[in-house]
Amino acid sequence: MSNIKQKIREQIAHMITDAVAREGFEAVAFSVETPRELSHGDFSTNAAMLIAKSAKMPPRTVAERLLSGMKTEGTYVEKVEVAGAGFINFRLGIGWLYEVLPLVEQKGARYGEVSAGGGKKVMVEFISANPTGPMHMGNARGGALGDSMASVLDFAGFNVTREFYLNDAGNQIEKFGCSLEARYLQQCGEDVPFSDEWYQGEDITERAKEFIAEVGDSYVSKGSDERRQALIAFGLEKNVNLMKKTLEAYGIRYDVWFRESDLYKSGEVDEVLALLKDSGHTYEKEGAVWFRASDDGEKDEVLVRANGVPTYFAADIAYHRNKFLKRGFDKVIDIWGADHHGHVARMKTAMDAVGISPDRLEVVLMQLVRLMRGGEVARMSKRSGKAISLGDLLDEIGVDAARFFFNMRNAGSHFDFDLDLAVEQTSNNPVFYVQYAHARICSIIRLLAEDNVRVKFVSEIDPTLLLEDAELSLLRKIGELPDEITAAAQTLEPARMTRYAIELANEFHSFYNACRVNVEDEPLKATRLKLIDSARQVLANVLGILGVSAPEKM
RNA sequence: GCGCCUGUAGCUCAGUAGGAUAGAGCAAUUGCCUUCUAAGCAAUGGGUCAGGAGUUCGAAUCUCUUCAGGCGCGCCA
Repeated sequence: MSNIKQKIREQIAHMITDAVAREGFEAVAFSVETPRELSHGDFSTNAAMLIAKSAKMPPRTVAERLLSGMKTEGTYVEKVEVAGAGFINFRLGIGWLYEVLPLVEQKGARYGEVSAGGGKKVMVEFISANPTGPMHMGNARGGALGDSMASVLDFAGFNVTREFYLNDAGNQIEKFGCSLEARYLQQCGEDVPFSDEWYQGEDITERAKEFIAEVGDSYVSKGSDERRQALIAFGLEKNVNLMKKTLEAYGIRYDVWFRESDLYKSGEVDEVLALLKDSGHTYEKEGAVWFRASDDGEKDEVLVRANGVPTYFAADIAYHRNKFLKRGFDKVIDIWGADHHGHVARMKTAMDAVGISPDRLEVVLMQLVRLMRGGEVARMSKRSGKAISLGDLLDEIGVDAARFFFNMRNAGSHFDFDLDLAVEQTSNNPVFYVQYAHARICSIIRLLAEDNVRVKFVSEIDPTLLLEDAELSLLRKIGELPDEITAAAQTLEPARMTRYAIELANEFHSFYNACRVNVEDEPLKATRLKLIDSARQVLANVLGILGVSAPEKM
C-alpha cells in the first residue's frame, strides 16, 4: 500500500455502502472527501443529502439512520457524527499518521508513488520547437510544464516517454534554407536580396558565419540546391545541438527526438494519405487534396498542396498514427501553445478518420507568457538586447527559479512572469522559501551528526511520541503526497506539486518555530529527527519532480 | 461574424466528480531571535466570486445571457 489516505477512504466508502444497504436506501454515487476545515473531521460524505430526496426524509434523519448501526471497530475511524446540512463526518484516531513515517522510509526517493497508471504507456510530447532559431518563452513554459507533467505521471504509475518532435521537413525548413543561403552569400560579398518572409534573426547570420569558418566560400560557385541542402544540414545540426544543450541546462532530457523527415522517408505520410483517400475522407479542389472535416462541423483543411507537397497537417496525422499504431502508446499528451487550439478539433477528427479513438489523445493548451521587469513588459534580453530566449532567461534568473515559476500557474492561465521576484532572495520568492526549508532541515541533521546523533530507522524510534499540533500537521501534510500525485496526474496539472511544495515547506517552518529537535529527551529527539528527515525526503522528491534543486546549504 | 480560453481580496493566484463560515502568498499593521539558519513563525484587517437570470436541499463551480481581456478562423506551423 503506497497511499494510506486512499486506503482509509476506501474503508469509509465501504462502511457507508454497507449502511445504505442495511437501511434499505437506494444506492447513490456519494463522495468521500477531505473537508476544508479540520474541525469537520478528516473525511466527510454527502451520502445522506443525496439519499434524502428518494427516501423522502430530511437529510439529517437519513444521516442519523446511516450512522446508527455503523461499526468503527477495527478501522481507522475514531468518531462519526452528523453535521451541518446532513454531512456525516469521520474523525480518525491519530494512529494512521504514525504509519506515514515507515512508508516514507520504505519508499524513499519514490515516496509519493501510486499505482493509478497501471503501467500504461503514455507519451508526453512537449516543446517541439522549430529548429530554425532559438527557443522562446512559450517553449520555456512548455518545457517546465511537460517535463514535470511527465515526472508526475511517472510517479502516478505510468510508463512515460518524453518526446521532442523535430520539424526538420516542410515549408519552414525551406525558408530556413533560403534564409541561410542569402546570409551566406551576403557574408561572402555577394549582393543578394533578403525576403521579408524569411527568418530575420541574427542567429541565421551567425550560422552562415560558422559555415564559412568551416568551408569558406566554396559553396558560392555551386548550384543553389546543393548549397541550400548543405546549409540546412549544417544549420539544423548546430541548432539542434544548441537546443539539446540549453534543454540539458534546463533540466530536461528527452527519451526520443523524433524527426518529421523520417515520416517521409518511411513512407508513412504517403501511407496515411492513401488511407484517408481510400476511406473517403478526402477530396480534390483547385489542384489540392483536402481533408473533409466538415461532417464533424470542422473546417476542411489542405493535406497536399497544389504543388504536390504535403502540409504540416498531413505529416502530423502520420506522426500521431505512428505514436499510437506503430509504437503502441495507450495515451498521448501533446502540449501546445494556445494559438494552436484551432488545430485540436481537426486533429481529433483526423484521428477518428484513421481509426484511432480521439480521446486517447489529450492536448494540453498553454496560454502564452509575458515577462515582466520593473512592472513593465520585458521584451528584450538585458544581455543580448535581442528577444529573450530560453538561454537568456536561464542566464538571468537560473534554472531553479525558471522551472518553479513556470509551474506555479496552471497551463490554462495567462502568465505574467515577474523577473524581479524570481531573483529576489527573500521569503517573497517561493522558490527560496521551499529550498530554504530543505536546507534548514539539512542543517539540523548536519549539526546533530557532529554530536554523533544520526537519523535512526523507524523501527528504532517511537512515532507515537509525536503529539504536538505542529508535529501532527507536518505528518499529515507528508501523508498527502500520494493523493496530490494522483490528482496532479489525473488533471495533468503539475502546478499542484508547486503548491504542495509551498504548503509542506510552510508546515515545516511552523514546526521549526514550535518545536526543537535537539532536546534533552533522547527518544523524542530521535523521533523528531526522523520526522524532519522524512520531511526532507518528501521536499526533495517534490522538488525533483519540478526539476528544481534541493540545496543542503543556503 | 463564428469558435476556444480567462475574469475570485490592493496585486498574483488556489478552490479537488455542485457541499459546511470562499482560501493561500505578496503588500499593510503588530508581536516573536541568551535556543537547531529571522531567507523563518504567529496574529490582525481586507471580498456585490465581472453583471443578470435559471437549475436545487445547496452554485465561485452546471445552463442561458450581457460585459471586459487574450487567442484562433492560410495551399503557415
